[in-house]
Amino acid sequence: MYKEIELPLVPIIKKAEDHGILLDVSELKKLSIKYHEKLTALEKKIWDLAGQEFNINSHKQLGEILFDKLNLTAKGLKKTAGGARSTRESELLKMKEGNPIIEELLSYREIQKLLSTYIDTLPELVDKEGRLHTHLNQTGTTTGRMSSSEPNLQNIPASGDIAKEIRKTFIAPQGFIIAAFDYSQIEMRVLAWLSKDKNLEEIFIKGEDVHSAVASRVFGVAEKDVTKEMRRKAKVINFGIVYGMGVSALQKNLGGTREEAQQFYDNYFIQFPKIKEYFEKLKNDARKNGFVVTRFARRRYFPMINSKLPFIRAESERMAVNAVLQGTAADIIKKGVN
DNA sequence: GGTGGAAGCGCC
DNA sequence: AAAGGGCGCTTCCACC
Repeated sequence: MYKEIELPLVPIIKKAEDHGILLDVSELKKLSIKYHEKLTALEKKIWDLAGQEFNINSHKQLGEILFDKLNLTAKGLKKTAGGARSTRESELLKMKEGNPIIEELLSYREIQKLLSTYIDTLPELVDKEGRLHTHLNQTGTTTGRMSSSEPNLQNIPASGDIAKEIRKTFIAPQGFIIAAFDYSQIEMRVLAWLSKDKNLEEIFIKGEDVHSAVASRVFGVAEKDVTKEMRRKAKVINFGIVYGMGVSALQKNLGGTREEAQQFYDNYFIQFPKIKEYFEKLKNDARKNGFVVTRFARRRYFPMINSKLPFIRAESERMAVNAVLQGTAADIIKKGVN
């Protein structure tokens, strides 16, 4: 692991960091002006709807406005970990019918986030040549993935109109182009590889769209009869499986009843029986050894795996399953760079 | 003035 | 009560 995968990566990372990437700072300045104007307009609208001025960025003040002054409620509203009434997006959406302020708040949040994290911040981090030098952290994550900081270039917005405008400001100098190389569905492919599930292997060997193909199997319809909704649900469970999701989380993401979610979940493992077996094997490894290993022998320990508390145990089991899939994918990517 | 936790949210 | 993994950054706020 160390000698064959990590060590050879060191000079490559160093080179990439030193080289950096060119940023179109003047374009970012234009975006900044444009979106600060929008933000100011939204702020005014929100203050009007609230009947007073307040700091929209303050969760505390926003909660007082929404819950105490405007008396907004909805069924199933969540508290934060600290016990406060949550104002996060999923909860605001539940109150959407109650007041037009919600929609404005969601727009405000989106723009505020993109301005403060990217549009206004990236230009401060470029060198004299206009290039950005992120730190590529080789160690530090528990799974073996790399991370990026100052700035984090791994969470540049990817979808949405404003996101596209931001991505366009990453440019190549005259005479060069930017090329991107990426693995498609790497964690699902790793799952097929390691579990040796014939049905999942077949999907990738045939080069099918994995979400549509899984939908076709789980819903028992021909691939051409897979609806958008079926594909969406299959996508939710595919991602969820990689994260060790249970029935509750599945239901929350799919909507619908507990029974529907349970049936969907059961049916998934009937269609892909070796996946179920493989997950059981990994959990047993973790319980027996206190750690699991990736395909290339990266190790992660789970000190709480034999806890008496079922919830703590389940959490370690999810992490163990995910660590192998995510970690093996990380190994492959690092080998690819080498 | 600096620090660290909480909340929230961007990405894979 | 909560119940999907892994990150890093910004803001607010309490605290020293």
